[in-house]
Amino acid sequence: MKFTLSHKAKRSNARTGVLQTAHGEIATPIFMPVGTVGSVKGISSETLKAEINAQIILGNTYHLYLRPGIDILEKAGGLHQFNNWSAPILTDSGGFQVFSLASNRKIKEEGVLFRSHIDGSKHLFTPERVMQIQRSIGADIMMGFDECPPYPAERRYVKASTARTHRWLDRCIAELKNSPALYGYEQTLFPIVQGGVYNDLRKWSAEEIAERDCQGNAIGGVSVGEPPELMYEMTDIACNILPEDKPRYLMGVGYPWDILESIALGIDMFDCVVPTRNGRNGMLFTTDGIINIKNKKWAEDFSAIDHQTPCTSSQNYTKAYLRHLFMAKEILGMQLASIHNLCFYLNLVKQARQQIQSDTFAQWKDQLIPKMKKRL
RNA sequence: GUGGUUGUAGUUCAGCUGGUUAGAAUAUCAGAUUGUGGUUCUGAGGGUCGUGGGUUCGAGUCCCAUCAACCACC
Repeated sequence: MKFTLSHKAKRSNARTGVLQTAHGEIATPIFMPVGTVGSVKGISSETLKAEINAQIILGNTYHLYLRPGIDILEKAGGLHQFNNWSAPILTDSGGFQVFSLASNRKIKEEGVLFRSHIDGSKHLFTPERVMQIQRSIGADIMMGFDECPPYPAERRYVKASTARTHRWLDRCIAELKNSPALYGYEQTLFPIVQGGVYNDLRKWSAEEIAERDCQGNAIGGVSVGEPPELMYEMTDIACNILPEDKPRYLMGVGYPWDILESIALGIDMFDCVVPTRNGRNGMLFTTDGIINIKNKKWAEDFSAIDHQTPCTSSQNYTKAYLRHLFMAKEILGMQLASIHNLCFYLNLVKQARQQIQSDTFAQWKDQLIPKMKKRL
């Protein structure tokens, strides 16, 4: 994997770059659609590529391990073959599930004992096992196995948890060296900065992570319920320490304005369930603001979903029709809303790249954000 | 025409031998959602109990009439 910075903004830490992987190049900053179980819910790989112009998607180690299972993924020849996605894939390690499935797991030094949310069976996830699973999945970018502490959490707990995440990282790195790539192409490990919302712990974690000198770095443990200002503050601390010549990935973020603000802090990669999950529930992001398509006011609005988002779903279907689909609970409604939101996100980061290149990013961002936050 | 059954929220229905402010589901309206267990979660509005009389301290509930729908028989 190779990362090349192409332009640095003058009035912020924003930058553009190109990330080269075994499955193709990614222009950064980039947003990565989330396909937890190997599918971006409701959207085919063809649509993701041709209409949405997605360059890389996510999978989830924990979810794919439980279903369909590692043996099937290996027999398929890896996730790229299995789900017909030939561009890059990044897999989350399952660390977030330590947080989101908190009632179903027990954390130990060795690893995390999960109870399957599907059938209640017990599974021990160790750093080593998580690396092996991500090898089997065939992810281009594999995430280190971490613990994502909740918010709020006591300093003492976050400190111990973060130290354990660092120890787990060393085990991930060692395991990666010992295990060959199954499918003949390079797979890269990204470690994850933790530290909760404590400035000194964040700084310490970022320094620890930077020292490991991996090919890219991630910031985790944010967007777990903390106020946005704290999220930006933690992101800023980490960005100032993580090496400039390596891609920085802010995990689980965010709303469109979060993405622009974080780009300004020096983030290159994002993933978030918001465009798809909220889209399935009728929330649309547009250039003019936020639409709840289920609201009655759209019933007779025969204008396009969003003229300014350059995708056929946004331009060829009306708000009134989309509302009808939602009220009738038609599958197509969730699909169109998801496609539109992802197009909006991918177009947003594309515009951000252009604005950075032309040194107009900061003012563009500041005038766009209030517009995007408005509720229509 | 005769006999019977049923009329309660937009809809489908609960509501005991009469007893505080008539409930549920669903629909409607509106919020929420940040490394996805989820077509999810939260909240709000919505009723002259078919209509009109009567009995009673008190009627969705009992009585009479009437209207409507359905069923059976002429």
